[in-house]
Amino acid sequence: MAVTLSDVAQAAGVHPGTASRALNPATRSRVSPATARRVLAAASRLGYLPNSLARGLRTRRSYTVGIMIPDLTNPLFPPIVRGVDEVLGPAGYSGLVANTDNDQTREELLFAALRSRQADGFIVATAHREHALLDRMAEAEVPMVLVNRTTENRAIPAVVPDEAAGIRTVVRRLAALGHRRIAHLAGPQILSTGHGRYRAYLDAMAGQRLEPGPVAFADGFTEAAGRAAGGELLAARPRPTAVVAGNDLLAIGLLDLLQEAGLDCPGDVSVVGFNDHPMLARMATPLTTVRIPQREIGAEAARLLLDLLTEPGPAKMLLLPTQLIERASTAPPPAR
Amino acid sequence: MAVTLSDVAQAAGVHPGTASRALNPATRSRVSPATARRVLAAASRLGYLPNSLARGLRTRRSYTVGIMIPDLTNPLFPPIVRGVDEVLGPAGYSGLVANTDNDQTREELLFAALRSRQADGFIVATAHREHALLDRMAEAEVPMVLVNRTTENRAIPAVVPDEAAGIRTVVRRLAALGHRRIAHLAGPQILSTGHGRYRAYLDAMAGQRLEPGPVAFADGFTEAAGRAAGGELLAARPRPTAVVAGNDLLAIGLLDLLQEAGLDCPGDVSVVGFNDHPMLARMATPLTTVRIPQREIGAEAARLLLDLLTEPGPAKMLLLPTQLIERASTAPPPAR
DNA sequence: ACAAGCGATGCAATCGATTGCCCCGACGTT
DNA sequence: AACGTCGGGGCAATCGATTGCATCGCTTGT
Repeated sequence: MAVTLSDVAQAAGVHPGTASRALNPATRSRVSPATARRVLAAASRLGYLPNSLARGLRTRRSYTVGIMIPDLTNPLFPPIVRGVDEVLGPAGYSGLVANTDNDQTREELLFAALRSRQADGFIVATAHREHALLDRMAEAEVPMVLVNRTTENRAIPAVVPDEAAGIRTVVRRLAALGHRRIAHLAGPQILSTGHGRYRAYLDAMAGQRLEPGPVAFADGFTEAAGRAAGGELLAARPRPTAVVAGNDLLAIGLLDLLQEAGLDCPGDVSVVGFNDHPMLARMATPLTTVRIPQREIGAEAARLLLDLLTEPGPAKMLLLPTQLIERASTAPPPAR
Repeated sequence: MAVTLSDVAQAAGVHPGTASRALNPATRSRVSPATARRVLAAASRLGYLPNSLARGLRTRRSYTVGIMIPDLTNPLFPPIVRGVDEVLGPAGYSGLVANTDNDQTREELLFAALRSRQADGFIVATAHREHALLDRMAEAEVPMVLVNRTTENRAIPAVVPDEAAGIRTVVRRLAALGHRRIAHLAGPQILSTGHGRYRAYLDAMAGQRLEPGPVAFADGFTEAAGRAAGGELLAARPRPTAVVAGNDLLAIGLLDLLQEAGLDCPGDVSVVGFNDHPMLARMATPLTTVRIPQREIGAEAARLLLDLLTEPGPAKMLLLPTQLIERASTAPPPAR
């Protein structure tokens, strides 16, 4: 049915081994230019496509990498995946996307499936700060790079946004607008993102010589969790005049709460998100947020992984710059 | 390094062939229960993971399917991909996602890469009404299923939303609200979605005994295209009191235009989208739209493909029901 | 003119799992 | 007691590409 290397070799009148060398640019110098030309011509005439399975079996390289994410329908991830793909593709690799749904059992299963498929390495967006599976993988020297989130285990390379800088910019800006009571609606502390932004908030407040305002901890990066935890912030007296949220969805949950309480954003309370979710610009109150370079995060992670696959090196950690996007949800505090 | 079948066989004291049969549920009956137990035990003790490349090479099945989409960062596609994955995963298949960026050359390249990886079949979301590549693939009897869009070539199975029914519901609803001059902001006519919705609009207007209002054709399913083509509709006299857009992004482009022209939606003009883009509910003017069952489209397509892989059959076409989601962008026409 | 050297190519093993074929031994039948 | 049957399992070929090693013939140096 399909055209094989032997077919090409036969058509060119050479041995399959010779055809193989002629077809591979790296070994092409080992055959005479005339032969190479004949083989190449035969290959394109027959429409030869190498069988990656056979090649992978022999070379112990599948040219496949596993991409572990919580959920593809979360708009945070598609741009990251595309960034990965943009770098991997031209290098001859394909990415296999696996959705864990934040389920540990599922993650183990998917990981096993990808190992079975001989994935050469992994891009992982599902890290928790403590992550037994990832520790084991690191121990086994499985090539991988974390994206967006890290673990406490610094032996694993990672590419993440510079959250500290992002939050610092936000707090500085709010302070410049005149805010003094700046609260934090924190994300889950088991994630580096939730924890890192919380720490960054504390540092940034200290940097502005401001008393850290009330802090509430949401148990997920969702609107519902934002609503659930946000009430605590609005109930504080004196009420904070600004809230730095752990991400956009938490901020949106808080916005709902504000509306229900008859409070105006930004008139009564300024709100800032994180990530720059695509819907933000078109919302009723366009949300001020911190944009992270999703595509670049994916692309850089892929580059790091390719390096790792070529020659194992020490674990690097890359911090990518963020950008404050000011929209309509921030303004000076109300006059008292 | 890795545990192979031979290792397992040796540990269980049997021949690799026997171990293979014991491990495969379909052939397990060919070995004695006692042997099967020993092999299974050895396999799990050693943490054996079959090498899919080796298996695929021998069985001529990679258990991989290619998923061709225009762009993963378009929110229309992630839910479809997940739907595909939900069905494919449990069946032992993995999906390889390829982004064509609507580039024909790129599509050919990606398709070749996937063939080289021995993909067993394809889920294709990039169809044009006339599509030479897909015709060739159909000719070559490559197993595939189209999603969301179809070609004119009915020899290719497809799973698409029931656009005719969706548009009919919209037009009927607008008519019930009292609209008579209902315009259509049509999408690209080279796509089945653009063309199908346009035809459906004409039919639905006829069904309501209404004169088809002005129609403008956008050259892409984007905000910019909506802005570019929408002006024509608003310039028509008498001005239409409602516009059925080919999709949500076209509708949003039109909304921008309305605002710039000092017209109110829904006060002066009602607007309806299509697809139920996730940002819609939270927009300044929440958009009325037709929701399509994205996940189900993906899931059904995957089921169809699995059937096709088991035994090639005739090309089926599946129409999935849509749902009208009424929000704030539709209201009775202004009194004149 | 001959040996050493080298470039070009052929040969065959190999990667790991699957599977058609054959063999062996136990059991049942007459 | 002899023979047929059948379940269980070993053997080896096979999938298609890669690659270390062998080989062959020609060039080059002396």
